[in-house]
Amino acid sequence: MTHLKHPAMTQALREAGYRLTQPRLAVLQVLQENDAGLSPEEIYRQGKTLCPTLGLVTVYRTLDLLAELGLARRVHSEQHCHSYASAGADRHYVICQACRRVIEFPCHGLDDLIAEVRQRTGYTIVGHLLELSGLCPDCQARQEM
Amino acid sequence: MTHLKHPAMTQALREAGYRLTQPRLAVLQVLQENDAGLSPEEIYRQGKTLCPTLGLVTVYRTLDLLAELGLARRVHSEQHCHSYASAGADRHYVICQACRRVIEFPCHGLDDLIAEVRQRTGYTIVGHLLELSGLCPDCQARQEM
DNA sequence: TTCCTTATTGAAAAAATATTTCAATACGTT
DNA sequence: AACGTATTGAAATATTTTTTCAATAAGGAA
Repeated sequence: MTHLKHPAMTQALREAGYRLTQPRLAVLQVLQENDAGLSPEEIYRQGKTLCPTLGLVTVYRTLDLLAELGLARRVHSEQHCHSYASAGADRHYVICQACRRVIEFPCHGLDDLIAEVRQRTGYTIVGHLLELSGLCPDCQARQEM
Repeated sequence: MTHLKHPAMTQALREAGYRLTQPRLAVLQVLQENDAGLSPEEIYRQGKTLCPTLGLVTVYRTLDLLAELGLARRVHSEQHCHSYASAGADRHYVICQACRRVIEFPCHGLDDLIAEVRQRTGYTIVGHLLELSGLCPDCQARQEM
């Protein structure tokens, strides 16, 4: 763990009164280095290269903590339910109901909707996940046979 | 299981070459009677009142099958990862990162975006899940203290 | 209807995933 | 450098999901 690329995050941890430990730094760094949502298991595996003593239990605990502080957020990928991503990592994808193929798409046009929700509910919105589901071209063709 | 309220679904099962069994009918009916996403466990519990011999294993298998046929879809509720809902049940909610409180909101303005995605990807879109995450008013206030 | 074939089922066992407990450790303050 | 305490990892436990397999029941044929 030579270079910290997340000074803002580490500071937020400190300011909330938590200690800045090697395991926590490792988890933070792994999240930062990955765009996609990662399962606790994957984070554990990658994290061990940064902090060899890291335990899976600590990964679970740290993810809970980071999510509570808004530094990470839970992402519901199709394979792994308890996946996490660095905060602010929005995701938009279509998943085929039949073959599970996933395609990401650029997302615009959500801003108005988000503004409206903020107004109606009073929530501050910091991230989103938009999962569309349907049938991919291949499976459409297959169904018509 | 006196009244079948899902003739279209049962027919789709038959047409795909699957048998129309009591356990499958029970799962279908439970899904139809509930708007929210249900965990396999809950479906199992409710399904037993319709088909007393129903087993949890069969619930898992049936959900897989229905999802593959597009008759049900997986819904990623925060508490239960493997939740399922009747097909076409869209969901829109904001979840507070700190206290996990969930509020649903009516969703409009997604149609344009969906049309664009259909055009770009060729996918037929039949449902969606939009999860916004942020901080609820209470937790915002608490953080400012 | 009754018989037959075979997909489907439920129970048990196994595997995978998540949580709790607790003594040992390491963070940050003094 | 030494101390108090939050944090850790390992083991044990609990929960959730998948696999295996003999018994059952769905649906076509007679």
